Amino acid sequence: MPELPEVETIRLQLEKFLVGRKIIAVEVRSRKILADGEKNLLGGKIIGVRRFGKVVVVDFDNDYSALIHLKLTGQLVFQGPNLPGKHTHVIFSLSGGKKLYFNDLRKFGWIKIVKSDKLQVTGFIGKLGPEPFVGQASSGQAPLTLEKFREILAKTSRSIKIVLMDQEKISGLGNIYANEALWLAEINPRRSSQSLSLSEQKTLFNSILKVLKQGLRWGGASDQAYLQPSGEEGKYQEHFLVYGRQGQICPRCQKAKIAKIKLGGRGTYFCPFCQK
DNA sequence: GACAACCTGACC
DNA sequence: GGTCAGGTTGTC
Repeated sequence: MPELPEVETIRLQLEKFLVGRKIIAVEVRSRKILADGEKNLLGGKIIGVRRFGKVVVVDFDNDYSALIHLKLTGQLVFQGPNLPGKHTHVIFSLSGGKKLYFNDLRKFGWIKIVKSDKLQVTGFIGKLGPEPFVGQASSGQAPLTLEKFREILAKTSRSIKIVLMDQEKISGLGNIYANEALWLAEINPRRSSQSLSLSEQKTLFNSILKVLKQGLRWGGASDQAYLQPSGEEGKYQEHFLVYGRQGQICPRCQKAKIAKIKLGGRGTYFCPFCQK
């Protein structure tokens, strides 16, 4: 799923929906998704919803937090057709008669219940790199500065797209936004990270911020399973300029068709003419 | 680095 | 039947 703009869209809606409510019951239909610990949430009141890269963190007043990763096809919804459905794996019953559903077609996602004070020193979240965003008061991650970005890129000869998607280097970017940002910056995704000039580093940094803001503005990209918690689809997929457009003329230079290759096992789209 | 694995469904 | 899919991890 869900890359930073999708998860931030989810966070914003969940914050409004969840804060102030108590957990009445948790029904776990799949232990693959939520192994244990949900009893610690019973009676707890939700005091905030944060995001670390692509992870949603729901904080409770009893010092526990729920970490949620949606991977490719996870959904956190409180509205929508056919709830619960075939792919509903966890149901949170809340005060006020409301419910929150965790759906995941491919079952790659997970929910972990941890002590709030252990959040940043254990497991997945502790390894995340800074994230490229501005003005995100409720993000838990440190903001990525241009200086830090340049430092990260200079340290490795791996291809630039692989580096952008490495959550331990930079958190939040996934396949769609990495492709879009590189296209916008006119940089070939196969280029060695450390080969970028200062001006290319700056352009790429700004392009990343730009595509993430666009994604957020359109409520994320509902290309496959992604839904907002309200049950609505995001609209950013209607604004892709390179992702999924193989064979179509480049919308910028109009001189070549968008190519598709594999890089790090992921579909990679670029214009062979204007992405140098 | 490339690849398979984790899963299910859509599409060719 | 084969390939592909907003992610991450582990194995050559």
